[in-house]
Amino acid sequence: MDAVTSKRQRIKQQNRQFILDAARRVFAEQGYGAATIRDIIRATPLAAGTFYNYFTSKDDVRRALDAEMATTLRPFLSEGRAQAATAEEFLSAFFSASFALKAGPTGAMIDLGAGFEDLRADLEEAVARGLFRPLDAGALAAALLAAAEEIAKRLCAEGGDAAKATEEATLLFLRGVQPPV
Amino acid sequence: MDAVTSKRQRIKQQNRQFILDAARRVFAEQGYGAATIRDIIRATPLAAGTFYNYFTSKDDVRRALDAEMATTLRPFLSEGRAQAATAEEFLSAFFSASFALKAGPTGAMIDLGAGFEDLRADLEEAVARGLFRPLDAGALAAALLAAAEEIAKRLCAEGGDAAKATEEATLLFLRGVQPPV
Amino acid sequence: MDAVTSKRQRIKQQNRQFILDAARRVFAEQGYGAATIRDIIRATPLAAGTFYNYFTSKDDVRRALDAEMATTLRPFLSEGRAQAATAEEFLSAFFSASFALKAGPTGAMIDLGAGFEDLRADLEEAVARGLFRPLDAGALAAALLAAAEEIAKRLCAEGGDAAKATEEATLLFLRGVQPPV
Amino acid sequence: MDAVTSKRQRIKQQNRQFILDAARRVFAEQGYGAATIRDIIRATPLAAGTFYNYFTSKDDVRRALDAEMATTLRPFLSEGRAQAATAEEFLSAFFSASFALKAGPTGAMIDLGAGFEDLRADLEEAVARGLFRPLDAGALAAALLAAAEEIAKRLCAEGGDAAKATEEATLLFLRGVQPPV
DNA sequence: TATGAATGAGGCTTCATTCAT
DNA sequence: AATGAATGAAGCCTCATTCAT
Repeated sequence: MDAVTSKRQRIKQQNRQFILDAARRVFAEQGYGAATIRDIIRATPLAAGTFYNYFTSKDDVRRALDAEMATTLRPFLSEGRAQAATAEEFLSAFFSASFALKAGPTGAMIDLGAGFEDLRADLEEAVARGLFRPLDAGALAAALLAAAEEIAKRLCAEGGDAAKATEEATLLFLRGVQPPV
Repeated sequence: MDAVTSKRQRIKQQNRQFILDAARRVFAEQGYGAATIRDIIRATPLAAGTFYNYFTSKDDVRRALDAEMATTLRPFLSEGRAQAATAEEFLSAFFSASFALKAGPTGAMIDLGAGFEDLRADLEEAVARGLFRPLDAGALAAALLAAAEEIAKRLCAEGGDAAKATEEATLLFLRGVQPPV
Repeated sequence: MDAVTSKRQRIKQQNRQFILDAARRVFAEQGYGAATIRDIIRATPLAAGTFYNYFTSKDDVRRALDAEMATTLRPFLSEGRAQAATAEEFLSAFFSASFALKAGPTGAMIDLGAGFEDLRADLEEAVARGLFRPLDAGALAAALLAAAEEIAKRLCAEGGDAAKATEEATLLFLRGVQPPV
Repeated sequence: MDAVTSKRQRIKQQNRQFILDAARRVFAEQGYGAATIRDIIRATPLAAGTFYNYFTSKDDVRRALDAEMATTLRPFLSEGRAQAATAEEFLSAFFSASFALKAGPTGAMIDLGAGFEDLRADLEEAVARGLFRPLDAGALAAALLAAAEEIAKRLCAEGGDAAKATEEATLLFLRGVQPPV
């Protein structure tokens, strides 16, 4: 009754995950504001009241989703950046990981913005290491994430080539738009 | 009889505008998804039923708002770009206008993304004119708009200097992040 | 549209009364605590949501009922007491009016306790006029009301004679229980 | 095996008491109608389902509480009355015991009315013994209990002196309100 | 026997929409 | 055309009760 993480514990964990998964889908489809708790439980095999055994509100679910994403995705996202020896490697790692995530089956519900703080910290360090010229790490992080999100959206919608998009985006932020002199 | 008619016309126009203004505010405050028609009419001196004399649904209001924005804002946004003689002027005009818009009292509800097509067309022309190196105008437009939106959000939240932000953003997209060799 | 207290006003008044009447019945049958707003509207020809056009909560209805009772019943209850020339007349008027009220069709939902302050004031004046020996008007008012309520309940349940009960109750409070010496 | 059985018995008894005590508190605080079974078990260290091992409904608990009160309180309440040699002693004993009960920590949930039958029987006997003049013992019992309940409520609310209140109430029912001739 | 999660009925409230005035 | 009350569907949440563990 202990060694096996008692059946009840397993079911609880599973139900919680049912709700989180359903919420991710619902939030992605309808947007957080328009989504209702009922929408979430309807996307679940559970009964209405069961929701409240796990979460207290729509916002509570969102917080749990954010936490889950942080735990699951952050390592993956920041992976390549730590070892980057050049700005190009850094940017390439960032866009590559971002596009990969958004291309996955649950990509639509992943908000890259959740990785803002990590990215900003990595950028600051990269600036300190001399990889980037000195600039506002916060603003750059915001710009990078927003650009990645939008370009990824275009990729998904129009079915482009992720590798090529990574390359172009990297180049854009590496050297800008100016024609070579 | 003509005077009366035109007076009625004026009142109709005014009521319609009441609703649009209220909707802008409400959408900005609560987000489109979470906003309700009741919220909108509550932010209006009008009665509940009157809403349906002008619009058929929340979405209908949004469409009207979008159209209004297109009419009002597009000229303002694309203004500086047509005459830009350099990439720097182009970018500077874009960010400057974007930040100005988002800094206004109704900035929160302005979706810069509505100007996507205009921007992309302008970018394509700019590429054709040789101002920019050849690149995917669509992806660049997406990146620019998303970055502008995010940086503007940061500006509003933290109360930075729009001129400086314009300069930095321009530089970022003009030359990228790489340290000078 | 004005001379006739427009039809809408009449309907509003009627609906409000529907709710108040239903609430009186429901509170009387189930007790205030156990009663639900749904019980009230179910005892009404109105739709669920309509309740909230008139009241904001169960408690709000109760307050309205209290106010209504005060307006309607107080004059009736305090009527005979003002002119009472003797303690006997005072008590007789009190019990007679109380039993009459509780015997009526809506008697079960009338809380005599709502007349506490009136009765206490009348008692104080009666004491001042020398009708009663000096005593704590508040305690006496409480005792009289409680006794009237209970005796009335017995009357209704067992179908006794109100006149006789009035006489006995009057005598009880007039001379007490002691056997004549 | 006997020791174990008795231990189980003790625990069962204790859990039952947990529920009864909690119910008393909850009924006192919220009123019987508004109280829920959940409220009761929440005021208990027990789990939800355990309630149904001991009682079948809220009403079942109330019946048990009533029975408990009868067993515990009746002797205390009727104590002084049997030996009363005069009407004054009888009344004084009644009010004194009543006020003492209602002043206790659980006074609010004690319904003196539960002692109605005892009191009526005692009154009938007292009438037979000539302590009281002949009167309707039922009506008098109702009046006394109601008055005691109300005066006790006033005592608790306003923090009066129980001894003095007993004296006054006794005098009220002993000789009535009439001024001495 | 105790536990506590699951269930779905049902209470509370707000909503979009209609329609008589 | 404007009003604002009525409607009932539907969202939110808690409840009584069951039942596998």
